[in-house]
Amino acid sequence: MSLSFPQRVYAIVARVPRGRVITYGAIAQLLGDPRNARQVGWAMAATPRRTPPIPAHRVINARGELSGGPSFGGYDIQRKMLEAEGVVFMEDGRVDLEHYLWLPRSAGVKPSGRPPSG
DNA sequence: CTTATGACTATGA
DNA sequence: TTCATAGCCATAA
Repeated sequence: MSLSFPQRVYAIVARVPRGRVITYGAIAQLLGDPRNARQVGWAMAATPRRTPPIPAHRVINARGELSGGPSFGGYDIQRKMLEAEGVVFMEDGRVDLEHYLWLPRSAGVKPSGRPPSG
C-alpha cells in the first residue's frame, strides 16, 4: 500500500530530532520529487488539528526563514519553539541551515522510489 | 475542462 | 545583499 504524499511528509518531519530543522525542498527531495517542495508545505498546512507528534515548527524554507504558519500562532511562536529546543537564530532572524539543517542517515542515497526514465 | 491560490525554489537584475 | 519574475504541481472552485 502506498502512503499518501502528506503521510510520507509527516514520516520525515517526525524523524527530525530536537535542535535541528529541515527544509521543504529537502523533504521533497527525500521523497524523490524536489519539485513538490510546495506540496510539502501544503501537506504541513493540512496537518490534522489533533496536534499530532509532528514537529512542524522544525520545517522551514531553504532560506532558513520560518513560515509562521497557523499551527504555531505566529512567527514568534515558531521561533520560541525552536529556541526552546536549542536552535540559535542569526542576527537576521534566520537559522543557519549549514549548522542546523538535519538530514536522515541515508541522505543522498535513494535505492528505490522513482526509477530513471528507462 | 479552466482559473486561482499557495508553510516553495531557482534564476536574473 | 534584497526585490522581482518564472517554474513547479496539488488542491479548491
